[in-house]
Amino acid sequence: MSNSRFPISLHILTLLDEANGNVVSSEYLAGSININPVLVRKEIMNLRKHGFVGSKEGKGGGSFLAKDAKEINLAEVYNAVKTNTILGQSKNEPNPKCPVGKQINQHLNELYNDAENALINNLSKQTLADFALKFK
Amino acid sequence: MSNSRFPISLHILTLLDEANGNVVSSEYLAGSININPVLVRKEIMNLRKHGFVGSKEGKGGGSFLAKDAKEINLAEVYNAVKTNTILGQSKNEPNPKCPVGKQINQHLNELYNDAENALINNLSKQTLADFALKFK
DNA sequence: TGTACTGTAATAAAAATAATTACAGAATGA
DNA sequence: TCATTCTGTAATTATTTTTATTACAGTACA
Repeated sequence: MSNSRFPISLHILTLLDEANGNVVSSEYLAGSININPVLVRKEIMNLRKHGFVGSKEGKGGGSFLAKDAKEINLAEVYNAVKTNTILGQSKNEPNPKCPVGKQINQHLNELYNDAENALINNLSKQTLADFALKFK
Repeated sequence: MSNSRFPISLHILTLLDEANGNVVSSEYLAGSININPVLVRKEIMNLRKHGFVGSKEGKGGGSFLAKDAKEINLAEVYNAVKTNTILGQSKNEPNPKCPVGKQINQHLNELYNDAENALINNLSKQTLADFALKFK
């Protein structure tokens, strides 16, 4: 994973938690994260799709936590943003004529799933509330 | 991690294990992985630096496993190739004027280290020999 | 001494990521 | 009602990362 979606999402969620139910604009969030507001809004669309946040259009609009921070664990956040496999692309196309190349992707995938489960298991032990507590 | 260094390295090591001590050319390795030979040679330089493989220059040259496959565990391979953090870049520069932005990288790093340890712990349970066995 | 390799640098191409611009539409409130 | 301030979203451009390509010196072999 070499994009910044996980840290960005977690940053957004933390700020929303700090806001204590008040609506926060994408402009403000972008200012704290120091990225483009459009990227924030895209990420919010994704977080919304997963039920973590809600948003309000129009003047005075913005977004807010849609669930209790205790009910959002970091594994769920991870799952909501993950795109690549954890240990690198398996989108390569090894040579099917080679006995190793032919089946390596299958074995890599097993390995990835197993490793990813260990990661997810670890992340699931911490909620957004736990994480946000560090800033208080 | 969105480059392919881990799967490439593991693929190389697996092929070298299959070769049973015989020297294998970067051309052949590249053919099985289906990537450029120069990239293979770079990766081999790295694997060599970490003591996993040896290589021989000149005609009839190539590379070979420098350790018993049972003595190479996948966590070591992971450590040898990792560049990014596991959960995405923390190279961003959040706004230091924001109380959250100011300290989030520190907390993200703790989170990353913890999560990465879980991953490494999982990978360390499997050796190259275990992995290569799947192809036999 | 030609051939087949590695090692390595330099460059170019491709792909992924992020920023920017633009604007329609929603909610607010003066 | 109408200017203002937001979101939602598409389209485009810029930047960064990753990979491929080209080139060639040096090494070992036969």
